[in-house]
Amino acid sequence: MRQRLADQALAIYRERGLPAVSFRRVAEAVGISHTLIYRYFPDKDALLAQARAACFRDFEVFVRAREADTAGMTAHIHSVAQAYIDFAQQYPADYRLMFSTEQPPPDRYPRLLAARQSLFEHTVALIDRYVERGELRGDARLIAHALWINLHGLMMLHGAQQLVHGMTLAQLIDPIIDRLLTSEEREP
Amino acid sequence: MRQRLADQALAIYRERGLPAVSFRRVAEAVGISHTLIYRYFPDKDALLAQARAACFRDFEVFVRAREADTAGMTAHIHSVAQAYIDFAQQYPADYRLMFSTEQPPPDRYPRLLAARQSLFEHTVALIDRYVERGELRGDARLIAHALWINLHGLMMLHGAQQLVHGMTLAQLIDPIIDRLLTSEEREP
DNA sequence: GCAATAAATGAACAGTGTTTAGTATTGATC
DNA sequence: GATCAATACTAAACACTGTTCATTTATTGC
Repeated sequence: MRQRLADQALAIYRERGLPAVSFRRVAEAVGISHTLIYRYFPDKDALLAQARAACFRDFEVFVRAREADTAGMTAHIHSVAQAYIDFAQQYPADYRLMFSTEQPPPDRYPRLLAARQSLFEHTVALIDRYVERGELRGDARLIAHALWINLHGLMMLHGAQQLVHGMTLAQLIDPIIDRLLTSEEREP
Repeated sequence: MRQRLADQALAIYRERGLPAVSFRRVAEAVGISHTLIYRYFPDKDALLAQARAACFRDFEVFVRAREADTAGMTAHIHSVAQAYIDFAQQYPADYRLMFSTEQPPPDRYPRLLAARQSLFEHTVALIDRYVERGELRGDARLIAHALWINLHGLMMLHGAQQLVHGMTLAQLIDPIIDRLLTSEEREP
């Protein structure tokens, strides 16, 4: 039931934006009284946190399904980056919700924290594989950070319509990743 | 008067968060009736857009005041990056508001667009100076993009409390910038 | 002084998150 | 099967929101 409510909240958010996500609308769509939601969530923030967590889980499933881990390190990491970009473009509302700057401190919602962490740790693990094999130098966690930093920063500029014309997101991010993977020195 | 209203809205936002920014509260703080705001702004989004624009102007003043343009290219660009980080940490609310994912399409608010663009163009210009001098290879706009991408992505991960412990933001961003400035090939 | 215009207000509307009191409905025990 | 406690669920109400509109107050131009 918690999940049904969160799913419905996400559906409304996708179609009509954040202001339209109200307890009354969500409850009506699910077929219950709007005050009953308080049996499942302490407040609206908690409902949205659950929706966010669901987004992160979908995000991870999406990335895992698209990563090409049989064509070597470079192709592998590029495919993960491309999956990240594809998700953000295919599900812009989900992406906005996940990375909204107006959410309460995430440590109040362990499920959300866990879902996001799981996605990030997956990235760390896949990079660490190549570090352990000796194909990549540096700290896997730092490299994963750099990757996320660039991907999220790129999507933010893209969302703000501030990117130079005539270049695809892949054309912008690919050389950045290449630089990330080939530079010898990573620590100051 | 428009500015007074926007400033007051920002002040309330800083102290009490977005849900507390209501026409009634802003109007009371300024000393007018809440419906009078509609003489100056068509709706709440417009009021917030004006507040955002003010933030971007403050941001630019802040960065310009702190950039060290006499100590060579590397020091100069690092100082700009540090100013960016310092502003985001000193005025976290302003930063959240400026880069909120829940704002209406920015092209509806030319003043906001201009303020943000002015800040970005300043970054492009300062990089272009070194490109023209031959100290830096590549397209100034692309390099400025890469800089912003990294800075904003860093602050996002920082805000989400997802950064590795024991490292300052400068320790994370400095090597990234160094790589950005020293790599020979920037185009694919 | 007076009409016309602008500035400012108060009441009202539909909608919000949340609280509280109250009603069904279940499930276990006698 | 009847009784009772616990649970699921609801309706009413509260304080608040953005927005609209009719009305009043102030300020001009003559």
